[in-house]
Amino acid sequence: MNLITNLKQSTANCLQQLYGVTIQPEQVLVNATKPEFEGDYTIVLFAFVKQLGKSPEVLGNELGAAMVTAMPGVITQFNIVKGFLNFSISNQFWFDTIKNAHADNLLPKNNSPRKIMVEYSSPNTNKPLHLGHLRNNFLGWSIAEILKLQGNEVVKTCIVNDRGIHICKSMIAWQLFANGATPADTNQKGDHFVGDYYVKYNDAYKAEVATLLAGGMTQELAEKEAPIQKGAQEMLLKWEQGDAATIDLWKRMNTWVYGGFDATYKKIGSDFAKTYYESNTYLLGKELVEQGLTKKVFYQKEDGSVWIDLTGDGLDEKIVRRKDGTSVYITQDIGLAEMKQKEFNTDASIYVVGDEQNYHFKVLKLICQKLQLPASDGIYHLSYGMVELPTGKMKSREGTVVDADDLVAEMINISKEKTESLGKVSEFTTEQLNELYNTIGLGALKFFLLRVDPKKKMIFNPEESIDFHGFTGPFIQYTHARIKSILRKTGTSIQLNPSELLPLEKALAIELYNFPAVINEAAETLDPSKVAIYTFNLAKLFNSLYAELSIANAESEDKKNLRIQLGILTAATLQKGMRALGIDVPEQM
RNA sequence: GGUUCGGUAGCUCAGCUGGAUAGAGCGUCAUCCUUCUAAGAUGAGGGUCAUUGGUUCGAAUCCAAUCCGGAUCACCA
Repeated sequence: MNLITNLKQSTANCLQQLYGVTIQPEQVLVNATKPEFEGDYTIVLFAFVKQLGKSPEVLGNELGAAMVTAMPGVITQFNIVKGFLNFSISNQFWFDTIKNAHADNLLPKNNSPRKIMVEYSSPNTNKPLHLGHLRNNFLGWSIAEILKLQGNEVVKTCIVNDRGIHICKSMIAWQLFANGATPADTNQKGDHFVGDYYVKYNDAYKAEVATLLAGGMTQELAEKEAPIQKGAQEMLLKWEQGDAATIDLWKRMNTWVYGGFDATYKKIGSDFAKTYYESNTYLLGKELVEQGLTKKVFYQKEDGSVWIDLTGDGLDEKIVRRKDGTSVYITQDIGLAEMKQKEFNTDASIYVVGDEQNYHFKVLKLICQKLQLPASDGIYHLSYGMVELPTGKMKSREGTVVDADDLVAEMINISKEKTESLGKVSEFTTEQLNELYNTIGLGALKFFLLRVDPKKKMIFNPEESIDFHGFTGPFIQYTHARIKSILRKTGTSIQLNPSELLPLEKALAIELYNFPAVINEAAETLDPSKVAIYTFNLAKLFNSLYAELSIANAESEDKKNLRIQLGILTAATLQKGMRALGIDVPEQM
């Protein structure tokens, strides 16, 4: 059992024996003791002081004595400061913890693993990926890894929004302006190529509206009447009617985009067990709407449109099918939910989608529950905040977007420059060097996006490049490489004999001991930043120890072996923690 | 306007199931490479935890109100 759980349980037991009161172990507050006081763990007595009508001093002494007896060999002594009961944990306990830990067995034990789907990325096929997609991809990947480390089975999926008016805008602009050019002709990545036509569409649209306005038309009418806009709408209609030429063009342009996406996914390390396409899910969604009508979950208005009344759940009425019979956004998602569940039969389904869609997912879950689709209760929207620029929100139409490919390339380039200027890996081959630049550059970027609470929006300033010092990916990668460098020199076959732990050694042991609890917490809250913070603190502790104490030239053989073991465990924990963030750690850098 | 998320150091963020003197990184200043990788370590400085009131032995944390900012409330996706 975990030490903290144990302390809580024992406290509850002791209070029961001493005073005959029943206290739930969870009610006991156990904290790490502040450094300025003696002890390792602290129990806060105030709550019990009140309940039992005893002074903190008396209660603390009685409880402390009972706890020492209850946990022999673990608690050695206690002291009381105001209402805080501080326990000292025995040197032997921490020594045994270090000795018995194995690098390949640091993870939490899971007695009830689940099968969980994580859907993430969800790109549109009319423009390339940007910084917001990167946060989404890294979050999705990391959540999947964390859940796996916790012992669950994870299925990663992706839904591609490959149909709709936005796609038609790129298509019509291509028809008008491209003269049949292809990405190969312009030597461009396919997604960027198509994205350029989306921008061209908007430029042309603006120009047309301006012309119409100059001709005396009202703003509203001009926006409706712009020829290119009408063209896009006609194209959408043709697409839905299955017009062969339109479908051909659509397929052709989508193929270009997918080529570009695949290259980006490969570069940043994203993959999916299954990719779904909206063009395949919307029909099933319509079918489910039909079923919902029979089940009276939905109702039809006079004009033929289909709705659900969610006012009883504190929400509004929501349309699920237009009067012309075409599907809306949510229709497709209902179909997708059913399709995914049929195929993978998961216990829970996590959607990694931006917080601008909170309302949509609230509605989606409710509809699925009311339709009684299987596992609807397991639908969970992991809602993350937008990435904003200092000037505000990124807008692809206005060109204020940080492009994913550009940013990744820039990060890799910076890591190359830094590595070269430090000159520590001169013996690397070109291939090894390129791999290292990738590892460090992506490590910096992923860590930067994952180290903050997913729920919160974050600010990215393109003027200030992402750091490589301090609370960053490279700092942790560097610490790992440093440890590995030592271990290459000292070797790792060691015999551990008990010795008195120095404060830094003990602090590191305690931190290492906390790792499984951190993974569990991150998995329960779906929050990779918990892991990022933990790995940073662990690396920092090790670096302090490294600066203060020698490992290879320790004061005794026992100390040397102890610190080698701490090094082995720290390196392994850093490696696992970083893997939970989708970041590799190099052996040397 | 309804709903919802947020406001903590110059900047970017932790801390929020109430507990001891509110923490980190960056930036600033100072110190440390003849000794295991200086992408490092050590220290200094920097705070009205948006405001006001309440609950409590104790509030950055809980409650209420107010102010400021974001998202959303589409027959867009």
